[in-house]
Amino acid sequence: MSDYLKELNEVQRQAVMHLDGPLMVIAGPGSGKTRVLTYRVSYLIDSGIAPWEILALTFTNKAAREMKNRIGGVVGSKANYVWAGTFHSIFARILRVEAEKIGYTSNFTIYDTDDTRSLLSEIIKDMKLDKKIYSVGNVRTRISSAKSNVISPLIYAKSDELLSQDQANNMPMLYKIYEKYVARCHRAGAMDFDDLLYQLFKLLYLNKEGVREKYQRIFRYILVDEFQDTNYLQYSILKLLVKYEGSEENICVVGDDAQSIYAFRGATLQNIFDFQSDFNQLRTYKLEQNYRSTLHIVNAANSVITHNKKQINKDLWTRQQEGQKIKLIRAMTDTEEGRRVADTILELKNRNHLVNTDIAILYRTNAQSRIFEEFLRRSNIPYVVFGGLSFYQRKEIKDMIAYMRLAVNPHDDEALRRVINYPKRGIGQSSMNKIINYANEHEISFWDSIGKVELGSRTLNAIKSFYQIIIDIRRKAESTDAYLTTSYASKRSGIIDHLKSQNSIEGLSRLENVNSLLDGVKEFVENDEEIEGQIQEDKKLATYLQHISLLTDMDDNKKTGDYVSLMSTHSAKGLEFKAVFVVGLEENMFPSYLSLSSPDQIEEERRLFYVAITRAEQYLILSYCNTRYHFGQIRHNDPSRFLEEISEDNLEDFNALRTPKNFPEPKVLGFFQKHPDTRRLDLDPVDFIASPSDQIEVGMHVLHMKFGKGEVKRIDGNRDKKVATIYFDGINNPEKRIMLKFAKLQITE
DNA sequence: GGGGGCTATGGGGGG
DNA sequence: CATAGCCCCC
Repeated sequence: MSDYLKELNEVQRQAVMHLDGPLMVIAGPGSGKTRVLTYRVSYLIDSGIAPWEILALTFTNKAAREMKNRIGGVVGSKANYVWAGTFHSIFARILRVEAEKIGYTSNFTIYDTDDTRSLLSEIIKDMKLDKKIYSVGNVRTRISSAKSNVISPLIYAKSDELLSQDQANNMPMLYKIYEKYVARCHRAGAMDFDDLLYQLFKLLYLNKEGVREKYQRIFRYILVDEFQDTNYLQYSILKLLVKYEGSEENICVVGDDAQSIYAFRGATLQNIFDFQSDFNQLRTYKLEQNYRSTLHIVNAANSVITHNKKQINKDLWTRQQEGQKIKLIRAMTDTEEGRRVADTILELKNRNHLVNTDIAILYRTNAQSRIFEEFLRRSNIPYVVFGGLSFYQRKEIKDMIAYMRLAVNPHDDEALRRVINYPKRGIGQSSMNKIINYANEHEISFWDSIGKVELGSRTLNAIKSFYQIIIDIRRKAESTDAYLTTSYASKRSGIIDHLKSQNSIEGLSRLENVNSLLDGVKEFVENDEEIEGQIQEDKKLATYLQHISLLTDMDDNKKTGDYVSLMSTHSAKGLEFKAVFVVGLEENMFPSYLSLSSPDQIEEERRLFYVAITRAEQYLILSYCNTRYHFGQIRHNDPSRFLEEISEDNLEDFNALRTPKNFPEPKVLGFFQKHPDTRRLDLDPVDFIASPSDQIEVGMHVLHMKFGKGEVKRIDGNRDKKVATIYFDGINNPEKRIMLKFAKLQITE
């Protein structure tokens, strides 16, 4: 027997060595699920199955990366040829190759949530619908959910059930918005996140040129991680790949119904039940031994989850020692909660010799991170917040990427909308509206429309220069690699100059971010970075864009070093820490107030709590407060119902040991508040006589009603378009750019 | 065309 | 409380 098989327990080994036919592994938290998955892939390869015949799907890049690394550890470089990656990235890769078969081209853009929102908002406006009723968020969710259930606009429009639901929600036109949205995405050569699944389904279902059989042949063995989080669409795709005449049905799904926490994006446990009936030859393995957590933690987790009615019977057990009891922090206010969590972290580090990376703070919503950040800073504890704005969501980075997206696919309407007038080149909203209207009338992209729509000569010149910028970047992209193209784009677009000209700290930090983007692209080009298990020979821009559009904040590999991790309970899934704080355990927070009205949603919140506490290996600390600021008001909440579901035997009442009086209020209050520039230099209007603007020249000293005394540093533009750069000392951000045509300035010398 | 300031609105989890 | 959208002024 190979060495790695000896590392497994009996059930794990059976699951790993089950070669042919369908199997389902129900794996409790900490039961060695990843080990089973990776060893199974290794075992398949050792048994003579070619690595490129194996498809292993995960939900996060992190999980995929870990799996690949661990397979690599067992079978070496062969691991690189396994199709291992997220549903989205693997499917995107297939779609690039097969795009023509579903009416796309291989250079299609991936629209992120912001792109989707901005497009929907335009459609809603264009249809003259009330945007309070048709809120972009609701509409987007509805459309996303339709796609996740394999409902095309056509089917949607014919479904009495969906139409009457929309009628009841006062949104009868939703089907029409959906139809327009799909048409607009197609016109722009764009797919949103749901499309990466939906279009792949379409591709396989339509089976043009036998493309379905092609992939059925390629993927002889399929493995799916976190199966409980798949939606109907994902399961439908899996069935198209493995359920066919003469199929060996080599599919292995791994999951845990108790950890299903993504119903809000369409995940359904029905898939687990359907799987059992869809595959007659199915063997099921249950991994119930927990290797991660101490007995107190395992007992607490078991006790909590029994309060759910809907679950597959499973008994999590451990051979680990009792360990420390679970601590409970009861705080009066959210501030006190933050302080005591920070203090407890210091204590854990001192008494139990934990390092920062051993520790995580988990909260229900990302907005809760702020207070903990504040107190960690005061205590000099380094930390990283995951799940906030990712690097690629920063404004300056999105601007850069928009130029590159346009170079790859000029019909990308959302990228064009974003940068046609950034940096400012005089193409304002009214011109843009003309472009949009023309494009919609003729059912062409904005790009095709800008050359045809009638505009004033000045705007036309601006558009010509924009057009040329894109063409130039495009040429560069065709002839060279992603790094040189990006570098060129940063200059040619005018973004670098624009940021430099801002002369502010903010502009400087944006400039730095653009530079880190360039570093990142350089790394991408130079390293033989593995993407989705394959070494990428293609260093072109299009490949790079696809790569980054599917990254999340959890994939930021620059976040290294010794820090405490702060993240939402959702992001924590699949991770483990020696010490875990689950904070904000109050009714209305955790469980969320949005879930209180539905028993099903409460059960999902409970599973989420179950996920949270099972992240802990040795120390679990739960905390809540009586009052907190929420939605700008002080609110009182009762302690979370989930706390009562833990047996007292596993709990240590932390409150008895620590009373608030040991923690005097810090003296520096409001230290982290921003200091807005509230000063105003209003002059007495009587003394002020504006000089004619055509008399103003470089070097003159002038007076401004609001900004006070200033010196004219520069004048750009001609005639009506003259813009003066004036340095007003005595105010924050002293450099102002003022349009002379409108400015009221008095020449003083 | 651009920017500042005011008002209204919504407020969860993620690829 | 944060942000988006709007209006008004320059």
